[in-house]
Amino acid sequence: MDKTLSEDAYEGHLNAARELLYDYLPLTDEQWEVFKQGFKIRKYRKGDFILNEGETERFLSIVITGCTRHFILVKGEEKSFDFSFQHEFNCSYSSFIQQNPSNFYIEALDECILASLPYTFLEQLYAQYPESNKFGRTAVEQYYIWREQREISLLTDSASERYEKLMEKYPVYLEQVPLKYLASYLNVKPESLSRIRKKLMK
Amino acid sequence: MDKTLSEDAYEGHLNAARELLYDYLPLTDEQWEVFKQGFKIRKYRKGDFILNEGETERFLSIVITGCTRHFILVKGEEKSFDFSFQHEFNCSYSSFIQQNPSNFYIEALDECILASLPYTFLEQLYAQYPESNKFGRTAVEQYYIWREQREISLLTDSASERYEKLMEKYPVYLEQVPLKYLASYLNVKPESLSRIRKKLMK
DNA sequence: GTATGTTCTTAACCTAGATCAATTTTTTAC
DNA sequence: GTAAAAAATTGATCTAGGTTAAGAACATAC
Repeated sequence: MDKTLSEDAYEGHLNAARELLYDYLPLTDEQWEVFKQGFKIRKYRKGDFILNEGETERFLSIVITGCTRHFILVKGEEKSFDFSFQHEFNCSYSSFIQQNPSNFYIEALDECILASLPYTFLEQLYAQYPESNKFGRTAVEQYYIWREQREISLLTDSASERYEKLMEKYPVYLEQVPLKYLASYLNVKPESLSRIRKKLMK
Repeated sequence: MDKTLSEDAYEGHLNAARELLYDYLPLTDEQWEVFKQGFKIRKYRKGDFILNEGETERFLSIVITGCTRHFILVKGEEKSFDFSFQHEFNCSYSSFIQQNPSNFYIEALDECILASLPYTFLEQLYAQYPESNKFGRTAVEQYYIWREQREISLLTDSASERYEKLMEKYPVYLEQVPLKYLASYLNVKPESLSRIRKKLMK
């Protein structure tokens, strides 16, 4: 346990994690007591790398506070393709699933506290309680749906439409993510995003 | 059972299905005898719609023969975003997962035979044998990885690079999919794909 | 506070791929 | 087989967004 956290804050963080998990895996109090032993609380400072390219993702985490950026480095250029905000999952899924080196980086965009479930813990859980595979299944199902919608948006919307829809549905992106990363997420250059924003102000 | 299929052909199709399933869910002969009762064999002719927009996907299918095209209709334009070939899964996943109306169409590009597992069958299977959630989990995990790679390619490669990589890694696309659908899959117009192909021939 | 380095914006120009239109090739229907 | 329809190609032109370069607005460090 991280000694920089008070006992109370620590419990609070775990309770937040339990709440997020609830949709995937409702647990009785007794079950939770066992389950929460699995969590590792991890703290990062702004700009820290939570995961590097080439590293294997060992944790399926829940963002307790802060937010993270997921990006890939291709031909010398960073492409941000995902962010995780408070009370969302954070994970380099394909690396985690396959337990092979990640193609992606994950960076803390702010001071970040993560509640992390180690792969080995989940592995044991699946083996010991087969019904807990349902947790893994529904979690990745939800993430799958997210990716599919994003792909459709990249295929069918103009940059300007993507920006407008994001503003409307998830304004938290605007509040927490620097524009240069947001531009990358929308698959345009910062200069273009700037022009899009200017046009929309009129 | 489809009476247009001989008893032998029918068994052959199911064995092919078993083989594909094996990676996700290895079954003993006895287990398989139970499991295969769940399959429904469905036949389609070229151009038939296997699933319409607005319909809920009731089946997780395996393509025994033929191939299918998955597309979305946006602003009057078809966008092909996936194909299923022989011995691959075929499903409108997000509709299947959520059991809500599909945003997509699935069309038979050829004469098609599918071995289909009804949602209700899988539901019962998960309930009765909790460990079978592992099947659902790993299947959607594999599909997730596929979608992620495609997204990265859409973000980082030029149309020409996408075409070249597809040619190299999955030439079956070239052999089985009309160029106009392939163009859409690569996110360019047929005219542009034509020019890309011409350039590469030199 | 001021200095230094980022981030964001603006403007001028450029390019990959879209659009429009016409022609050739292939497929389908009879 | 032949006619009609659909798919693929080619050329001319257009445009959303990229590139380059400069300045303005914020941050961060001291």
